[in-house]
Amino acid sequence: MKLDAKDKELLGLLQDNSKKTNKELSNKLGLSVTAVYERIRKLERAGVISKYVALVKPDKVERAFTAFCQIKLVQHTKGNVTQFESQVAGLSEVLEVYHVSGEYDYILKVMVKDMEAYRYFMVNKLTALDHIGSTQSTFVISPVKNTTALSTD
Amino acid sequence: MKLDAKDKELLGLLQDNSKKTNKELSNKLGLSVTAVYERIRKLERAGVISKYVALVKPDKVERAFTAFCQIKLVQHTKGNVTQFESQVAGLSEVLEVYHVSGEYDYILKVMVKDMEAYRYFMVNKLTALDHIGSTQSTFVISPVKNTTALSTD
DNA sequence: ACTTTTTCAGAAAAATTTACAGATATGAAG
DNA sequence: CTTCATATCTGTAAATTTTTCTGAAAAAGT
Repeated sequence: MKLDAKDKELLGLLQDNSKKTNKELSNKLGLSVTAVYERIRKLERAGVISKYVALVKPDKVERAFTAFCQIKLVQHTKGNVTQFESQVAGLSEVLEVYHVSGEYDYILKVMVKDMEAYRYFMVNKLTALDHIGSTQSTFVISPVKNTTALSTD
Repeated sequence: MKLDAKDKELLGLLQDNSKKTNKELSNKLGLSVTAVYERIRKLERAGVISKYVALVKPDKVERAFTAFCQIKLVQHTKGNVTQFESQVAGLSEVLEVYHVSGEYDYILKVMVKDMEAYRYFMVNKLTALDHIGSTQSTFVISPVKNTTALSTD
């Protein structure tokens, strides 16, 4: 799908606040309400907009502690990889999992209540998984920037 | 603010799809439409829900290439830190920035079109910033899991 | 220049959100 | 255990928004 300037502006606005009404959007874009409506529908149908979500403040739900956990597998058979990925994706503390290049095989973004909860997570959840070789944890001292909005330039 | 079981269920539903109507939510929760409405308002006012956003598929806007970039500063004066954080937060390719423990000072999540665009970003944007000592890049081979939803257990 | 297709605007209908009034539950204090 | 105060709930009605519909304007292709 080809995006014109209005589509991109619309995506920028909706990535920042998806609760804006079509009327508000129509004012900012200089289009009618219906034109905005149709464009949004098209972006949704084309899969450009994948979903709409509410974002929750981590400290309000006891998830203010963030760590990045790098993992090496013992052996990279197809079965091992598939099984590990499926298991780790099932852990609610793990928000993001990436198979990566470099010394380690995976990077995980983990959010829990505090360091004690992280220790518990490592001991009882993560290292309980199969095929894990070694791990290395990096702790977030302070989040500087955290956005879900992709630039559309 | 104290969250009861219904609040937590509501947060789970809205973190998965914020476009659900209050009527749909009221069915799932076994509450009236107004009760759902009031609970959501309260969660918003208390700051538990920070914002509502549209999520965009990276490959649809030429941002399918993800890298983690670790950075060391040359010297950690307060001025340097503040200036670097402000500058790096201003880069649209950089979705997340964390001040972290360990060998490196910062971890960045960077999303661009491809490796060529990443090279361009590193040479012309990132290393153009002040106070950067060394960097190390880790490339995402495949994203395994990526959610914005925090567990409310 | 003509046709086809896409995009747009405005009005009307449908659905949803929001405000309101009163009932029910919950918790603290006597 | 009762009473008061506070919270939360339900159902209705009003306000707002979304969605549909019709036709005009613009854009693209032949």
